[in-house]
Amino acid sequence: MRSQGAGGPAAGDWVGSNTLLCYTRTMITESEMLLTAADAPGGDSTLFGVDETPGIVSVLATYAGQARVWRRVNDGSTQAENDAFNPWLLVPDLALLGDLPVERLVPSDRFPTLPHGRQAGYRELDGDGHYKYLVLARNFAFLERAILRSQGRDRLWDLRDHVYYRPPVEQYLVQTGRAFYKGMLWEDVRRMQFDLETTSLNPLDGEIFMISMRDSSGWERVLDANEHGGEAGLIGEFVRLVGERDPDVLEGHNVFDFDMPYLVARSIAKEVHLGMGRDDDAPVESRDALKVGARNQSFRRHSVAGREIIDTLHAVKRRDAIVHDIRSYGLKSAARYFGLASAEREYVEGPEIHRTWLMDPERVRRYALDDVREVDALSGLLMASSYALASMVPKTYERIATAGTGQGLIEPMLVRAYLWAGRSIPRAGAAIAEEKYIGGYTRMYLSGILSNVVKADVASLYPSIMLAYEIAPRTDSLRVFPGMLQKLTHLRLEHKQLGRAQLAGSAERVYHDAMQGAMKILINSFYGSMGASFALFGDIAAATQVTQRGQEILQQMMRELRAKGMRLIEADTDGVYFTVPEGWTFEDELRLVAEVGRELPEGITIEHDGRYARMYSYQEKNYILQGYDGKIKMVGAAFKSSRNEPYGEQFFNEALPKLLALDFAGVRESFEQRVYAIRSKQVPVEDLAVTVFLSKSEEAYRASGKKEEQYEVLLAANARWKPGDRVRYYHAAHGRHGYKKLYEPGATDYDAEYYVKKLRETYAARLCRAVAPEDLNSLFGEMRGMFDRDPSEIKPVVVEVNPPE
DNA sequence: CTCATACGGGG
DNA sequence: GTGTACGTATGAG
Repeated sequence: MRSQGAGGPAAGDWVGSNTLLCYTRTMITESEMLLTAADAPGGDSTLFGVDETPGIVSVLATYAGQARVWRRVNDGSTQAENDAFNPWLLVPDLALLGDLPVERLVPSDRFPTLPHGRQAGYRELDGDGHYKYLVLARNFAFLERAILRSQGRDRLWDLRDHVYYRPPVEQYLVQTGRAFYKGMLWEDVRRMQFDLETTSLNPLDGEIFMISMRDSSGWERVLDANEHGGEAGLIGEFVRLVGERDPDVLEGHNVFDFDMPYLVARSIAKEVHLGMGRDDDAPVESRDALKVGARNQSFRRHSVAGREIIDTLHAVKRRDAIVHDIRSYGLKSAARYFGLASAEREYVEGPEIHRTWLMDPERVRRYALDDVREVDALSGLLMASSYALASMVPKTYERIATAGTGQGLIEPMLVRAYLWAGRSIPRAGAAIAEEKYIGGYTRMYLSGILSNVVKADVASLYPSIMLAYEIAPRTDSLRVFPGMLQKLTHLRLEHKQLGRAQLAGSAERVYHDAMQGAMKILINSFYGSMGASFALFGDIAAATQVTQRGQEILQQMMRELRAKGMRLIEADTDGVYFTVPEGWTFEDELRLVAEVGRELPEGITIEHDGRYARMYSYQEKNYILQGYDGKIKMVGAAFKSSRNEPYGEQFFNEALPKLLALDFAGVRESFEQRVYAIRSKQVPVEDLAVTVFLSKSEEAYRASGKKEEQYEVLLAANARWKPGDRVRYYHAAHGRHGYKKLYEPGATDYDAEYYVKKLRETYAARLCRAVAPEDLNSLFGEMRGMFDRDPSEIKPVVVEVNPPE
């Protein structure tokens, strides 16, 4: 472990691990206090918290004010320390506490603490924010009970405009000013990847027969049930190795929805203690929400004491919310997408894994090991910025990995800064005006196939506007918002430079890259925290001011581009795709972008963000790009059907390069070949069948009185099932309409016409914007009529779908 | 046409 | 956050 930054107080600087942290710093004046919180020169306490205790790798805290902190210490071991803190909450009025005796606490420059022997106390906060009182107690339950009793309510949630509080771990981190991973490089964090191989997807009728494990030190192991006296011994050995390798982080792909629940279910069935935690405790399940872009997905989190659990599936989904071109979130396809799959990677189809193990266990061992290696690689690529965020935001690493940006990251940091400055905090929605919220500007101008395409965008559009025009929530009385934004922008540049000076792949380079990535995330999060009506520092008017400026800047950029003869294809919030004249070089494009940039307001910079040989513009936010290296990128949901039968995807892969090369005869040929392959039954039924999840039991389904395809298929086949099973079936030919039939390997009685129709109407139809409607029949028609052009003579069309204003 | 329902990912 | 998403596909009526 290396130490970064100047030596602040280390663990030894505070006394008593069972009392509250008592620093021996001298008092400073009120004005210096504001400086400390909002503008600390060099100290950056608003970004990192005031406490620099190094090596924290996990924290557990309870509403009863007990914290358990796991720290990496100098000899490389990990120590658990018990700590006590005072759970706290914020209220606008002490009357909410009813008859609970609370004592006024002496003001100090630190987060207040309860004097010895007191049950509850408060500190009055400065300024005219809504939450004027910070109330502390030995036990959160004292406060909760007193408030609910005086207000006649059942849940604190019902009083959310009157009581503000955070989960216990965050209360602890805010109160102590601590954060994770101080002084630790990414490589100092011990990450363990694991993956189960099971006989079925459902732990009720399946077993674990293999577990692959590896950790960030390069250690690797594959456990086989046969070598450990069966499943119980296998799980036992897994648990033993987790304890022995003692990782800080457990990682897996879809761990929360597969590996963890499966392990829990099997360990219960086999009566094995699943002591995966650092206190030998079993995983605990809770409901949580994964933030993906602006949306929430609910999931069942599993947690163990002393270790963080990370799901790389979540990380991949969150990345796709930014890039929109990840075809599938599965481990194998994500690894290929990011270029992380090795050439020697072993592949085994899911349903084949168990059978393969029986005949060729070595192959499954290789496969399982490749899985955890890919999880490690994905984590290295996608999680390092969250690790760096964890050293700034008062939250656990595993929660940062699923948190949103505004309320998830910025709000806890602002609350920490305000409370440490003794400042009152606004209420959610305090600055929400009646006016309508305006979003970013999006418009598609041209559809069809275009050549010589360039994407230019404004670098950090919204944060640049906030800095250039000094826009912040009006409720931010401490001006922490612009202060943090400025500091982050500055520090990010510094980390970028420091990183570039390091050897590629070195631990220091990874560290600086992670820091700059984390800072980029924070910088881009400030806008979001203003735009949310339910965020403490939300200010719709300020957010609207930002987007309005953003629209103006984008419009100005587009005017300049058009004035220079460029054709606009599509604009989205902070960037625009356009065509440049045939024969232009990269340098010509850079020059153009620089020229346009000079016309834009001070503080706004535009960047060349990509160049493409061809673009097929289909719908707003849905397009296909082909690089000068021939590589194809499909962006948007329109090219990603949820029931992607393999044959449709294969058609896309074959026909799209031809389409972009304007080889319409080739497109026709691909289509005809695929139609022929379907009709002559050369397409294997695996490529046509769908697999459907069964959630209802046979009784529940019969009782529902409704008809659902997947259950009807099973009933017709006289098959039994349980909730959690999957059924695979296809559309079989029978009379005029055909019917759904249970999948059998090698079946050829599928309804060819059904699949031909689908190929035409759901896959081929996505290519329609490339040609005139009257040419569609010669591309994908059943037979060419006498008026239809020969496909080789089709001319591509570009349609102006919106006039540029 | 509209309405209802299910998918994603893991073996 | 107790905000079970979202956009898409399919079949029934």
